[in-house]
Amino acid sequence: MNSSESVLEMTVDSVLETIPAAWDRIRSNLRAAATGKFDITLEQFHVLRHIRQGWSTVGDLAEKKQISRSAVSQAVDVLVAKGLVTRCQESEDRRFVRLELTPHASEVMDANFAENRVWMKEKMASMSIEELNTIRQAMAVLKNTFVPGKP
Amino acid sequence: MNSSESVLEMTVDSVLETIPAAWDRIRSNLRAAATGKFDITLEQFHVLRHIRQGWSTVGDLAEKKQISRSAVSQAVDVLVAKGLVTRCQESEDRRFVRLELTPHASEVMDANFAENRVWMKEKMASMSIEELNTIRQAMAVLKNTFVPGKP
DNA sequence: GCTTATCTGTTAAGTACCTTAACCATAATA
DNA sequence: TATTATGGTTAAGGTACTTAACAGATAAGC
Repeated sequence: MNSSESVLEMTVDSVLETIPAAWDRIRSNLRAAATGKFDITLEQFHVLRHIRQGWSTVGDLAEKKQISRSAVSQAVDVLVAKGLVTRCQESEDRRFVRLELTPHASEVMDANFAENRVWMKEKMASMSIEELNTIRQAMAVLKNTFVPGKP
Repeated sequence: MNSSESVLEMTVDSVLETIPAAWDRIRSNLRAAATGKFDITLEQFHVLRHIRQGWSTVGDLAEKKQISRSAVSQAVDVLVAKGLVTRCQESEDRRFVRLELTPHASEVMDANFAENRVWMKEKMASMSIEELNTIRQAMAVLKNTFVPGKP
C-alpha cells in the first residue's frame, strides 16, 4: 500500500499548508467586519455563533473551542455585560449554567454574517461549479473527521 | 443563474462552517506538540515555518499573517533570544532586515512537523483514496483563492 | 445518613500576543 | 537639499488565554 500511503501524506501536507493560511485571511476579514461595524471582537462573535449552534453551556463551549472553562466563563462575562447573552441556572442539575442569546445578539450576528458572506462570495465567484462541488465535498469529509458532533 | 448562485452560497457556508472548527482542533494538537515537547509557542512555530517558506523579512511576515509589523518584530525578539532566528541587515537596501533560521530551529521544526503528521495521518487514515483526492483538489483551489503567493 | 469524591462554573494571578502611536534610520523624490 | 515615503523598532495598553484555588451541587461509598 505504498501508493495510498503517499496519497495520504500528500493530502496531510496540503491540509496543513492550506487551512492555517486560508484561515488567516478569512479571519482577518471577519475581524474587520466584527470590530468595524459592531462593537464586538471576533472571538466574542465566535462564542455567539457556537451558542446559537447549540453549544449552550460553559463546558460545551470549552470543549468545542478546545480552551479552558475559565476562559469561556470570562468571555461570557463580557458578553453579558454587553447585553448579548444571559446566564440561567439549569433546574435539573443546578451546576450547569445555560447560556442564551438576547434578541440584540441575533441581530448583530445576522448582520455580520451577511457582511462576511458578501466578501466570501466575491472571492469565490470565479470558481467553476465543479470546483465548488469539490470544495463542498471536501468540507463535509473534513468536518466529519475533525469536528466533533453537537452536544 | 439561480442554480449556480445557490451552489456558491452553499459552498460558502460549508467553508465558513468547517474551516474555523477544523482549525480549532488541528491547532489544539499542534499547540500541544509545540509547547509540550519543545519550548516554543504555536505562534512562534508558525513564524519559523513562514520564514522557512521564504517570508523572510518583517514586512513579509506581517503581510502573510495579516498582523502588524510591530507584532512581528516583537515575536522575532523572542525567537532571537531563544537562539532560533538571526537578524541581518540587507546590504542593498539597509532598511530591510533579513531573518534566517539557525540550525537548531530547523531541528525543532522537523521534529515538530513529524509529530503533527503522525496525528493528522491517524485522523485521516480511514479516508478513501477518492476522499483524499477530493480534499487535495479542494485545498489547491482554496489556497489559490485565499492565500497570497510567495514574495 | 453522612462523608467523601466528582463535576460545573467562577475568581485570581500571570503570560502571550496583538493593537496604535511615536520614533529612528534609510531611501526615493521634488 | 529638503521633503516625503518606507521598513523596522519601541512603548503603552488591551484581549484572550493559561493554571491554581475555590464554592456549590450532585453522585458514590460505607
